[in-house]
Amino acid sequence: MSKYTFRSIEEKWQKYWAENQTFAAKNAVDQPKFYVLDMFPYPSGAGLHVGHPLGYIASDIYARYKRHKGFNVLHPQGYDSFGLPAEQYAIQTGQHPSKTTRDNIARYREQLDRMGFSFDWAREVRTSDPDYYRWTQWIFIELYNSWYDPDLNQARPIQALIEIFESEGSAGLKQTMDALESDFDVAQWKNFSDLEKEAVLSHFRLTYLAESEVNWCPELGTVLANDEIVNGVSERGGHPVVRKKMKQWSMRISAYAQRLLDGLDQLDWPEPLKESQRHWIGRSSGASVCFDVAGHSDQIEVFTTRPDTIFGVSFLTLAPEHELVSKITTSAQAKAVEQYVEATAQRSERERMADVKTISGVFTGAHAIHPLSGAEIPIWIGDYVLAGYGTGAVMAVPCGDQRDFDFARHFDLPIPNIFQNIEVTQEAYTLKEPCVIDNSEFLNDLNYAKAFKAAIEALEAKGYGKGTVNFRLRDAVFSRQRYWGEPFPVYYKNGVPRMIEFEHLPLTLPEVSAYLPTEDGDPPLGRANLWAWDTAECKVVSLDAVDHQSVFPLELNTMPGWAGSSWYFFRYMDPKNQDEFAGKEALDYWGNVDLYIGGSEHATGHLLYSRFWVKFLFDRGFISVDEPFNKLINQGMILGESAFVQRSKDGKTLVSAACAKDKEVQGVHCDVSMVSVNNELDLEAFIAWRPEYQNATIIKEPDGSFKVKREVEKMSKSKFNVVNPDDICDQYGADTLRLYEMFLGPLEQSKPWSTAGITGVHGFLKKLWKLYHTGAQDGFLVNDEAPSPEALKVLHKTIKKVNEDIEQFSFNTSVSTFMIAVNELTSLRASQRAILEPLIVLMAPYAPHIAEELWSKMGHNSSVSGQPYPVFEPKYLVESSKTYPISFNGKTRFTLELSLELSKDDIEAAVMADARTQDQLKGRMPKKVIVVPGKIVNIVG
RNA sequence: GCAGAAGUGGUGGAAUUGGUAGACACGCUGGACUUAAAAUCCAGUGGACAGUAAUGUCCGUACGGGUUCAAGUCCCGUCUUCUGUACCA
Repeated sequence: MSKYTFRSIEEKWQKYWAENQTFAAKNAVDQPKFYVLDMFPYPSGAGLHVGHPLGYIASDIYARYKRHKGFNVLHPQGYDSFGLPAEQYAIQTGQHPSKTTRDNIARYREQLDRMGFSFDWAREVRTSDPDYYRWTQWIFIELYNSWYDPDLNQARPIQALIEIFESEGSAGLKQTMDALESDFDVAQWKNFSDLEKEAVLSHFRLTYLAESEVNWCPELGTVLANDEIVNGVSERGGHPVVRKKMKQWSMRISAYAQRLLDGLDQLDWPEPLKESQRHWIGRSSGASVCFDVAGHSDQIEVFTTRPDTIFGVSFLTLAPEHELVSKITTSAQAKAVEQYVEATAQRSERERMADVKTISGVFTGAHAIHPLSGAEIPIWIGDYVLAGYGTGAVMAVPCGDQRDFDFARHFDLPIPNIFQNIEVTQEAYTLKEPCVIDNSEFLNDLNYAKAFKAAIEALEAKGYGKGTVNFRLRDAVFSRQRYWGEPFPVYYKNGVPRMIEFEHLPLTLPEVSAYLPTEDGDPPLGRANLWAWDTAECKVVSLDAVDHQSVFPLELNTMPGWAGSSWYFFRYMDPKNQDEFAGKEALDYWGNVDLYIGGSEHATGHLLYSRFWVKFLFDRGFISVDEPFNKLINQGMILGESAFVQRSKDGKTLVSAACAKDKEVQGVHCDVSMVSVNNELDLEAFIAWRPEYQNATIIKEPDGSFKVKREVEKMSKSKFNVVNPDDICDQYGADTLRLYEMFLGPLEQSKPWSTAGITGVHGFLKKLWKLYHTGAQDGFLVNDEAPSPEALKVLHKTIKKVNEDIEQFSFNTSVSTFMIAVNELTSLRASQRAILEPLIVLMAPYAPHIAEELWSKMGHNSSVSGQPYPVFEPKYLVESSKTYPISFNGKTRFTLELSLELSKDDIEAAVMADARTQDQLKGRMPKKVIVVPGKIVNIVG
């Protein structure tokens, strides 16, 4: 009997696929397209562990399935090879990031190839490749040369805005939050200097240079975007983050807030993911209200979602960073205010968040005038007001907002009640309904909705406010004080940023003497010998040449990691194009990604930025789709099962897990490779690895074994619980790995990796192999006889189920379906071509190597890939009769064999005619007979 | 605090979307083959009770109620666990 030699089979077919370009996608053919994409990996130094391929296997199954279904499938892969970790790794190992990145990619590729993925490698992209980032730089320039027209609700060339200024000035423009300080007319515009004009335009450009409060991470030596900060510390490394004012490039994603929100409704994405984007965009409607400051010409603008409570305002609170703080503070309060502002500035974001319960603040001494009642109300400063949200100032309504209430209580400020019949002495009443307004002049006796409207109308009439919509979404900081990223195609002429003409791109990364940024944020590119732009020669020259008339300094920052990943899915469509980021024909043919698989951790980063860039490229007519990813699936994370050796506190005793119950012990990570499936530790190996336990006392189980404690954690090198897919491929083969990862459970669910059940899946493949070799000595026995009805039934049952499973992405159940099919066909001794050939095609997406081998043994000399998917024929499943359970009052009494051809009434009649029914009824008349055809008959007596 | 998802044997997980709960696999038990082990194959495996047995009856999908001839599935309440998010005015 021929043996299932998976190693040679897998090697053979991987080679075959590579040589024959089996999975090359064709551009613009007369065939329906399907684009299946994985979130491309970050080639880290650690290589892949078994968790990484989960999504790749799922997408590969789907891609292969779609090929069988007659689609022209684009299923590419590449590398997100710019960014912080690659650089950190380079700093640690003292090598050039381009070298470590290349090495890491080579390792990744080797691992990926072993798993038999059907990627079209001819289309590979790398974000750190100059041929690629040339186009990232191009998009940056296009963004710079565009503005968002709120009238047309789309991005347009900046030239159109300049023409408006030249012909009618600024007065006619609808403004957003980032308004101009004052309007200007045509004559004024013409008199502006270049610097002044640029200052005006920078309020409109979709990427702009601005002095802004940023999240500065001293440890990493760079600024971070909001989505790169988790719980007040950096996502990478967990370092503290402080706020700092710096001149930075920003992306005006806020211009797209409403469209990014609206677009979500059309997408087939998991609801939790959409929710988290909605929350991140954070639309809230309310009113902006202006308060005059007594004795000053300045106004304080606040945003509120509760204009209906405007008569409940008893003070204003400004964020400590608010620009008017120093201006309006009275001399008597100056010292206290200064101290308070200083103290808050020194606290890191994390401290501020950790300590939300402590109420702090200080009085400015100034007063504001209530726009409707005319009352004087004190202006306070408090750090519960965030500079980054709304206007950085709030109108405090202590009776209607708990934070305002707490602040008022703490500083003994008045808490006027404006709600009828509601007690607000203990806590604020924060509900909108049910409540009726009181003590509020013309708002009295109105409910929330009516008062909301009336208050806004009154404010608008007086010119002190208007109804507005506020978004939480901030513009994204786009500069990083880092080396390993895309250089900005920007030089500075008299302090004004200028774009390098496109034909001179890419602007490639220069060599530098050290990659590490300085702690106060001087970027590594400042160390480059050659980093100035010669506008005459159109090339990079030495900074020493800056005196020369045509030479100007280049931007020293680089772009963030998400720059390259925001558009890579388009480059796969036409990766070699030198004239465009992708050709129009390719873009129109492939459209957008039909199926995108990746982790949910990118909800507010990559997945939001990509949508922003795609909408921009759409507005400017470069592409014809305005959303990048139609359907998205978040694969769950595969967790590691860490192993802990229990030891006494002093480290002198090692205790086996089951004996450690009532002893005081602590767990020490040990490498999972030293632990067997039943949790038994290879003590010798452990002590060789950790010699400090050489002389430790060892307490074993009564049976002499030493057991470890297991715990589920994230898979990571530092937890010694990493399982390498290479090892699984060596031991069981890639097909087993693929099937097993799918078999583990639903794709979207997180689950721990356990090798325990893998033998079941491996055994199944052996059985499958055997099925095709029945009877013959060494050979393959497949005959051309007519298949039995039973075998046909098994086949078509399987076709139907597997088809349904794939379409619903429940790959785990189709693996079970295959197991059942093979078991049944084995016991039927089915060896007919008409059964076994379709079965191969059915299995090919899941276990492609063994499928190819069996397919070729069938006598075919082409790949099984793309062979027509077997068609389900219902006639093979039709049974001549079915056994119905007959139940009385819901309890099954007996079963009855009935023909399927019978109608509902016929079944009922047949049941009633049966002697056993009559016996059960004992002469009574049934109240009701319920018949569900094909399922059940219930008689209610 | 808010939002979302989930809770089924010893374990991972099925259940045609309201129709015979526990498919399939792991593990475990017993058996076959073997000097032995591994591998392989066969049988059993939710619980309780009755029976020599085939089998039968009852209880069972976190907990408490409800709708229905019929509920793991739908509705109400409670508890628990994950996963986001958090002074958002």
